[in-house]
Amino acid sequence: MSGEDNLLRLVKADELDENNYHLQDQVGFILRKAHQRHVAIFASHIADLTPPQFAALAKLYDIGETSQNQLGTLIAMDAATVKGVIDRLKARGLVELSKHEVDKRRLLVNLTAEGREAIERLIPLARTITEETLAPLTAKEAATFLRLLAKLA
Amino acid sequence: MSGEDNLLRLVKADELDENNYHLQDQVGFILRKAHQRHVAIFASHIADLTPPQFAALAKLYDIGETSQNQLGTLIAMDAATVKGVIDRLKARGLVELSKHEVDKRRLLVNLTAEGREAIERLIPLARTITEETLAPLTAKEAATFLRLLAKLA
DNA sequence: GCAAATTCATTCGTATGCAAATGATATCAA
DNA sequence: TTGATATCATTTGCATACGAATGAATTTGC
Repeated sequence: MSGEDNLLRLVKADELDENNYHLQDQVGFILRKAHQRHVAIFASHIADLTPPQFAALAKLYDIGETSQNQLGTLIAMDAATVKGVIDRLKARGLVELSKHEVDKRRLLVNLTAEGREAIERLIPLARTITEETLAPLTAKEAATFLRLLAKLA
Repeated sequence: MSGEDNLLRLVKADELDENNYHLQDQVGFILRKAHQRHVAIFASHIADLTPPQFAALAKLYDIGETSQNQLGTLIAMDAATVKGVIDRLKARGLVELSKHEVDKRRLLVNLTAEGREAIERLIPLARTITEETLAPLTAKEAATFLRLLAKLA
């Protein structure tokens, strides 16, 4: 093959998007942007709590008192991250901490009355946030998307 | 309605998942987990660069020299975030900075020779990362997922 | 029953990510 | 032309996010 033929082949491949790497088509990049958009929508509806903080409260509301570590597992945060989240919720009086009577390694976390009121007040907003996040999709598309996203996560 | 009837109604609603809020079904929570998984896959293949750093290099490789602000727009980072990313790439000699001759507000960013070598070496790995991230899906599912994800992002 | 391995929590360091404030420069409009 | 606006970059503060190291407590394996 001549050099010119080779160049022609490359140009054609470029036109067909076979050779070039396009960041904006990569699943990781789009995933990051979709997540950013969701966080922005969340913040526009719930200004005084972050998504991780909300996740912690919602999970505690769902399952009741649990250890900090177990809570982290349930809301997909490592130990260092969950500690920071719980510290801030504690400082705001939304959760309270106590020592496990039997296993002295464990730090138990539970909602305070104020935390319970907060999460009950916020859950309807969270449903709105989910709706708004999925708004670009039809109901059928949203169902498909959630099914496939769950397989990836 | 009696108290017992009321309780029964609530139990049934719970079974039907109509009344309870399940964090693990919310798009925001699953999106966060999917993103975490992707970042972990990325790190397992490319240990010496983060996804945002890679994005900056890949975009510079694609479009050539541009301003820090413009680069941020293209890779979906705000000004404060892109500054940190570029600072670290500069410290490692992968990009170089210069002042725009005409518009003195602008800071131009470009790949160094080393940066160009790095991104050329890494792009094949990035394709592997994309493949591995999408591995739980069939080819058809992956195509559908990417289409819907792009609509959300 | 005891040493090894595991688990739980904490701390440190590094890297996004964004809001808000600030300063420098450029553009627009009266 | 100049005053109001807008844009570009920086800085600060706060909040995830995670690897690695550490210490305390528990469980396992022999």
